[in-house]
Amino acid sequence: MIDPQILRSNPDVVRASLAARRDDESVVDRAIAADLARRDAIAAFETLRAEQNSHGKLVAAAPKEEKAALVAAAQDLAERVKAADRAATDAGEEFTRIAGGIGNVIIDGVPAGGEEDFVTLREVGTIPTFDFEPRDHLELGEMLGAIDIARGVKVSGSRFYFLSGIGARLEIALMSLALDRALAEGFTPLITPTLVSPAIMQGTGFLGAHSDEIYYLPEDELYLTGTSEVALAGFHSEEILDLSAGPKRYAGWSTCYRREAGSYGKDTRGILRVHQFNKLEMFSYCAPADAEAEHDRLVGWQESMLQLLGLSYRVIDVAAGDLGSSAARKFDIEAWIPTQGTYRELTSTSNCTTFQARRLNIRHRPDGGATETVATLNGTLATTRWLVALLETHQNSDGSVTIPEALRPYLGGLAVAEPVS
RNA sequence: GGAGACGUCGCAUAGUUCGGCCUAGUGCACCACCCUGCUAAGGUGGAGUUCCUUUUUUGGGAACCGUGGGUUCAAAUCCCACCGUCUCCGCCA
Repeated sequence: MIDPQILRSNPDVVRASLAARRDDESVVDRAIAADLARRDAIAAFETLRAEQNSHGKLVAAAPKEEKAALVAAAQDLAERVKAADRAATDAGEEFTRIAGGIGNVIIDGVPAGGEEDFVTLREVGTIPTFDFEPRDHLELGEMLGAIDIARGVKVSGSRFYFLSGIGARLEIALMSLALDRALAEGFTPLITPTLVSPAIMQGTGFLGAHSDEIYYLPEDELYLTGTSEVALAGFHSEEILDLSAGPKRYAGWSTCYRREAGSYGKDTRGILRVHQFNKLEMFSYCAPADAEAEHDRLVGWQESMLQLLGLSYRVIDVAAGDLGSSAARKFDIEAWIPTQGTYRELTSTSNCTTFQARRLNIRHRPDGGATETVATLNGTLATTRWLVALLETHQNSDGSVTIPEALRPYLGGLAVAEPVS
């Protein structure tokens, strides 16, 4: 939810943000009108209510013989109070409906435009070259006995898979490495619920334009989360946090579920785009003034993971139109995938400023003063998809894969994963 | 799944019988000040959240007693539904 204060005091900033997102700017005027109507309705109700309250005291104090007359006089007032209350509630809902459609105000410097309009901030690492024809991750995965698509499809349908043997071990190693890195930075680890209530799903902003991406269990009124961000954001909902010691950081370990609706025919080979995967997610609650610096810190930790794994990557500043409604800025890190000859997204880190926390009602109390909505940020530290880049980047001509040093301690010292005959 | 009890301003509790004297009392913890060599104790005062408002400052008003409805001139209090917690039983392990 956008800050109504910004809407009132600085509508042009909101308009510029909407323009950069290629969204309809006219919603700003409608939201401002709805905000005015809402405040008028509240004021009207409160005046009547105050009148009713003081009248109620008269009735209570009046001698018996006068009560009947006073009660009769109050009946009309009660009727008007009820109507005004309803009007105020309706006006409030109308404002929420309109303002709720406005995406977060982007941060200065975010490129305008759509998916193709990102800006590359930096490219890091040497793009790997091979003196043989490199195999793609699925071919390697099958040679190593690491990935079994056929049986995944047999059991659950398309875009499902088994990780087996070294594949399963690699994923656990990757997640464990990420967790240890997070712990070293002071993150609190959380294993999160992956089924959440509609209120939390709504609050985190996932029931908007992309709600068809989400699995829903109508019998139980629960959503399967596509990322632990949902549970991590809900973790402190309706709370006032103590941020005097700095940001509160959590590392959420969970399985993630995505319907991948509308991506038929896209990335159908291998495990690049699947319905279920595991992810270690960083989540940070911090003071709004610290949010941009925290965003850079999250990217830094992501980059250090990719460097440890010997992957070549680029960091991009995602364009406004591709941000999603909650994010004010988003950096993606894309790793080089040799057989595709291109970079593919491995991480995404968003600064949601106060947008998400306002809906979830998460605040803190700077310097013991008035409460202030916190900023929330999230970012990937490891996912199943990383195996794609890992296998392809470190493959050898015989189909074996060299394990990056950083992962070896988690694999009993294994240096090379060999094909199974 | 069945039966029962409960949900109050950070924590603990009073208030619900019988609606109005509840702008929710008390204790603990908290903050400021006072007092007494120090500490402990004691005294005085303060303190919740959200919203509205032409409050310059000191303001004014409204809402919030798990959530949402209802009855009523008036609801923490009465009625209904839902959510949650606890106890017992059943079921599963």
